[in-house]
Amino acid sequence: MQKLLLIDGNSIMNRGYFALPKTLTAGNGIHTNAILGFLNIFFKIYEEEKPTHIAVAFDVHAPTFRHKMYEEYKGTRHAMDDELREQFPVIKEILGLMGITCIEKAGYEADDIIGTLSREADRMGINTTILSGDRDLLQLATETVLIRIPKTKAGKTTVENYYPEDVMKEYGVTPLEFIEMKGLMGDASDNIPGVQGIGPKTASNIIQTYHTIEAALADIDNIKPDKARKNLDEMRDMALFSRDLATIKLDCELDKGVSDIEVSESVIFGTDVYDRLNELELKSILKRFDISSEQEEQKKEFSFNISEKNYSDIVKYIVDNDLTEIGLSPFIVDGSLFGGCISAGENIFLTRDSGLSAIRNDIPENVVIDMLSIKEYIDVFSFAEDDRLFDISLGAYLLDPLKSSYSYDYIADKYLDLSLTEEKELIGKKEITLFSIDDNDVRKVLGYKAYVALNAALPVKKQIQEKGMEALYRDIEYPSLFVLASMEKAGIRTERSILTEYGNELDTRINELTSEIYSLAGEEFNINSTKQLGVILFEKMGLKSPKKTKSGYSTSADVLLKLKDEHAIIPQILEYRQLTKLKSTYVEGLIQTIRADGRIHSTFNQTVTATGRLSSTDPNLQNLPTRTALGREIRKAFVPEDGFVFVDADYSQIELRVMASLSGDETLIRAFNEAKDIHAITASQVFDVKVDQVTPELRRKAKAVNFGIIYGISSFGLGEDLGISRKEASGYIDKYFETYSRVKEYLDEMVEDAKKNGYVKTMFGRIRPIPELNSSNFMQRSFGERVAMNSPVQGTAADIIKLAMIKVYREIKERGLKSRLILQIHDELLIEAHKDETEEVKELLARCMMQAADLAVGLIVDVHTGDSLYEAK
DNA sequence: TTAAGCTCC
DNA sequence: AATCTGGAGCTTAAT
Repeated sequence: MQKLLLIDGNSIMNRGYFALPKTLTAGNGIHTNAILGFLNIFFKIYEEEKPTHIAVAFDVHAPTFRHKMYEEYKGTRHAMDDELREQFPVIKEILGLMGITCIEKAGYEADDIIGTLSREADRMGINTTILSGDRDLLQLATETVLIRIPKTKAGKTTVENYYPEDVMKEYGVTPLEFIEMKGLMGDASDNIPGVQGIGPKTASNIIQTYHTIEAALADIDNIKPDKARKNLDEMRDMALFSRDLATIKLDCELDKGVSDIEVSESVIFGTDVYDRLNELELKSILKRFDISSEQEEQKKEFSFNISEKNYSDIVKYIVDNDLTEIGLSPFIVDGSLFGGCISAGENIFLTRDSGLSAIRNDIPENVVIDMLSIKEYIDVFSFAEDDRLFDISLGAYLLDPLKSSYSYDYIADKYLDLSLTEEKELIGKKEITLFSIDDNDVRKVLGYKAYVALNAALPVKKQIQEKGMEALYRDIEYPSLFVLASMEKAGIRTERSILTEYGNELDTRINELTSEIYSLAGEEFNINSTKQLGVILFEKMGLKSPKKTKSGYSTSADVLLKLKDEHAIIPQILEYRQLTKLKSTYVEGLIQTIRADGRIHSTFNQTVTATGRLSSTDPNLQNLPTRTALGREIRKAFVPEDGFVFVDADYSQIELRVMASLSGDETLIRAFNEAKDIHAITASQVFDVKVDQVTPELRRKAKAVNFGIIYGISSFGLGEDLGISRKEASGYIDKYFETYSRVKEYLDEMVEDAKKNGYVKTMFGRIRPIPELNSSNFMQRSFGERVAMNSPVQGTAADIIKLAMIKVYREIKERGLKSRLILQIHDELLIEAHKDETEEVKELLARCMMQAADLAVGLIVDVHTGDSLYEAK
């Protein structure tokens, strides 16, 4: 079947030009971003539709004369960038090579050419797809003409499709009425003036009622609102003229017709096209060509012999050969060790002797043991901090913290260029047990692990040194591992009865809410289902949905909050959400994780975050509710052991203090050194009032700005946050940067650095790569810039608290105290302190935290004690 | 498994 | 032309 594709060349090139970075150039310096953008969307649509006929229409940029009134507005059209203009001849050349017709004609716009061809195709019984970034073309939609408009959303290109019914759905008017609407509302980007004071909403209302401008004018006295009526009445000619401007011609005289623009797949994907794209270095497009000459590089296959040996003979071998380094891969089942593989020089030995657990004592002290994820094995090997160990996973994390796992496969691939058939593929679901060790495939996997542990250690250590992260590894990351292991082992006592009792109270209220919501909605539905809830709220109950998600209406809390006065059901839903969250995540979730010792032992992950922070899982104890009174109740279930008390300490504004210090901004530093309330003093400086004149409202705004600055916020985001206009928010940010000008410079420097190096660093040398800065996607790149501003601050704060934890841990150990560190929540540490040691621990904890780092501003710590987590904050 | 929503710093 | 606050984890519904 024949099928026509018509492309609005200017609009698609334009879109590519703005969406992709200008840094995209071919070797000879010519910009290629618009070309790349054009071709990407072209091939996407081509693959989807497989059109038999294609034409690309371009505007002619010579002066065009359409109407004398037009001349008056033409002046506002801005000149095209040179970097974009130079790409037009090239794309036309490429299209020529592809055998695709480009059409441009003086006196006609691309729209007119497209309109004309689409109608010709219709007469020929051929279906048409029109590809454009411009909504003007929606007027061309018919049952046989589909308008497709590419959109970039969340970094992904999606295409919106419009048949007449879709236009109707979105604008409430038919495609032809869409022209009438344009006549009223105008279109700034197309220099169509329209009628002042009539926007999309009013225009849509009027046209939905009258269908044409003439009909509206005939009943002018009944047009609402007043302003629209008055302006429309005074600007009748302008409305009609604007409509003419907006009307796409369907009767252009063209040199070519539909039958002249047939294409051939083999020409589109021809070798000369390939060669030209190759010259332009548009590699990503070449992948679509079968011609691709690149060969998959082959990884070395790994094979070796593994021998089983008595544990004592392995130890003897290490000693006799004066080895200084071995790789160790333990076999653990149900938490206990039953053997392991050791790579010793060229050899790999397997032993099933659990005596291996004493290996640190059995081999000479100077022999370094290389392992992955040491924290998981501390107990079975009774490792101590000063044992000679090297943790390859931690090293690999420091070198590239963005990876999702630091497993053997990842390490082997990255540091040894070695790829064993994936573990899963090789041994499938076979468990590594005492018995399965005799299976050859299992042995191969085990040997491979020990091999990787030994052989990856060298390159990892070397790279850590090269990147200046030796001290970071030695003084922060490695010691942290032992602190975390001890925290995990200690756990936190949790009273099941308090949780269940609390859960019952929640249930009572949840049941009430459920029936109230059903009754307000007039039917029963699953309140937890956003999809069902969306239908109920926005279709059945007719509330206006202010925001949409990919798959429907947004029902998030911030959306519902805006609607809370619209209907009584909204506050009920919000409360329902809060309560069910508490019940399922915090009551039921936590109860399941209480171990036989009555304590919850969370896992503190050290290689998860991009910035160096810790994370907590199974369960996450770093997000226990604290904001609302009801949620905070959960914390009553966390209590110290009998005879103990909680001592909790948190840093005051650590990230802002870090930013003050890193930027060296004297005003901000002085603010911290002089004032207790940084948000108030910021308000006073930014809004230019005396400190004692700062209203709670001003303080709130300053606080939002303070946080926003750290996160790399935009005026839009801040405006949203504070419920003010973008312009106003932008004013606050400007004032902030005027007040703290070094902060502005510092943040700019970080973005510059990141662009230059591809990463940013914390005060202690921790690296955060930012690959997004090279993305072809605007949104991704903007994200990269925000990350560049935030990561050094967040990461330095993370480094500091790790240093504090290490100090605290060591000092408790040195003094032989019974107290122990049990939780870290980013800027907060919790110690379960023996009652006899309370005062000592309070002093110790505060001091270690304050002295963890030497900043240009003091580190302030607030200490609390209590008989539950609830009381200790 | 993913998306949406909520919890925390 | 399109977007708009950094870093996490857990639960539910829907696919």
